[in-house]
Amino acid sequence: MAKEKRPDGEKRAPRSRMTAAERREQLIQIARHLFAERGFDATSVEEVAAQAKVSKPVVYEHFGGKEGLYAVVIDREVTQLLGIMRSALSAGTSRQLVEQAALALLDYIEQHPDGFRILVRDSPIGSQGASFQSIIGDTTSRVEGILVDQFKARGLDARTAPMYAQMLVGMVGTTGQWWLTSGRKVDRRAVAAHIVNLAWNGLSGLEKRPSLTIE
Amino acid sequence: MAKEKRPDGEKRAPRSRMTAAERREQLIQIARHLFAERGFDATSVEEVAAQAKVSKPVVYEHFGGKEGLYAVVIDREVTQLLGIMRSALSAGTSRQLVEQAALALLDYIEQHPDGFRILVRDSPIGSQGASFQSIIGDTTSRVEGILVDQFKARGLDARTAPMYAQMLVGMVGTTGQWWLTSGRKVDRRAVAAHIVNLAWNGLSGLEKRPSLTIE
DNA sequence: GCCGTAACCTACGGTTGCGTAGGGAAACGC
DNA sequence: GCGTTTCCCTACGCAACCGTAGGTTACGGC
Repeated sequence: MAKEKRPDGEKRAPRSRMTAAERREQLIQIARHLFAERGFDATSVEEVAAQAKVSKPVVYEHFGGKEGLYAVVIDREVTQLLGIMRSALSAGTSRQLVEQAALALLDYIEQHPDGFRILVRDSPIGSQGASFQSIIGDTTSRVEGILVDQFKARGLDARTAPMYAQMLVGMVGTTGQWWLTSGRKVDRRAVAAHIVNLAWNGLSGLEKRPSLTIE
Repeated sequence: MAKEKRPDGEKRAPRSRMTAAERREQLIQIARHLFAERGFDATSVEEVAAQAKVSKPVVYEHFGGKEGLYAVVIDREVTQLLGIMRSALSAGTSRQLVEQAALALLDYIEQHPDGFRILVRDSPIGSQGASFQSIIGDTTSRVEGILVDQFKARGLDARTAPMYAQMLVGMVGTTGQWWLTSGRKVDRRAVAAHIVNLAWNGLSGLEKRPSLTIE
């Protein structure tokens, strides 16, 4: 039986000899950063271990291997982003949904830049990358559902809804990527406002000073 | 001096022993296909050689190495797509420009699916992938220039033009990707029409039966 | 102060894949 | 035929990394 060591009251040694849970957490952080920067293939287990000032077998002890480590990192991010997007798309007028979704993604990007980079890169582990595709897929499905209702109510062809869902998700996603890459200089809400401006009004009807209606 | 062998009138042996130029071309085709499917890292020189029924040193003779081969493949695609996008964005009303750009990209995708996949994947060779980023960059700059003019004429803040350029390019690009991935079941012009519908009219003013004004 | 256990280490085997050395054989000119 | 060029091959060196075997050291309980 593994007795929980140092569960609460602690005396942290300056370095080394961490609890299993602590070490595990540290390795995940380091791995996330490296995977984000270099991608799956170009990241070596030894490098992760080195940055943790630890030797390779430690990593194997915790995660069974490189893929195990990667899987844990991915799983956390997928769960998070998926939850965020789901709740952003759960209620509101259609205009509000667009605003909420854009804001939610930008928020996630701001708080988890490494995670987002990994998800976007999405190195396929088996045959096809299931992680980001699954988020995109899930999110797109939700958007699709929303659009189908709207389309029906407005007399548009509901069969084309998937395509529009794809366009919206793609637009928001890549804009988020651009925003991240360009150093997040522009204000988050401003970016969201412009996204909504284009998505909602189109090029022909862009507002001069777009603003969000929520928050 | 290399005398041009078999420049025109030929007798093709059923297999092997090609001209240098022929072999080179064949290797490029094969490499493009493999790079598109597996990406840069996961593609081995030996595999390229094997598919050409040739041994590894032949590849090195022609391209100096894996990166050399990759560079040639990339360069061709970049040149092509860049030319296409440039001419699509060279003249017309702003509405026409959107239509032309969307159609042009979809056309390229249809005719060079492998090339597009590679460009999208864009495995960075040195530090940062310069190839696709350079196309995106170039295209986005052009779109940007067009938008700046439009924005000024319509009293919008020209400083936000880059952001809108990014959104448009991202939207068209990812929709193209989706279209490619989903087997290109929908008609090319129909996809373009819907892209334009969203980009031009926005969600609030979608047309019921969108159509293109050109070609 | 001793013992068990949890955390960690050094060292190695094995695979993969890049790039090269040096030689062989088909095609072409004469 | 016979040399020369051109195209192609087998065989190897070498480095990077994954994953594992087996031993070592700190820490906490008693």
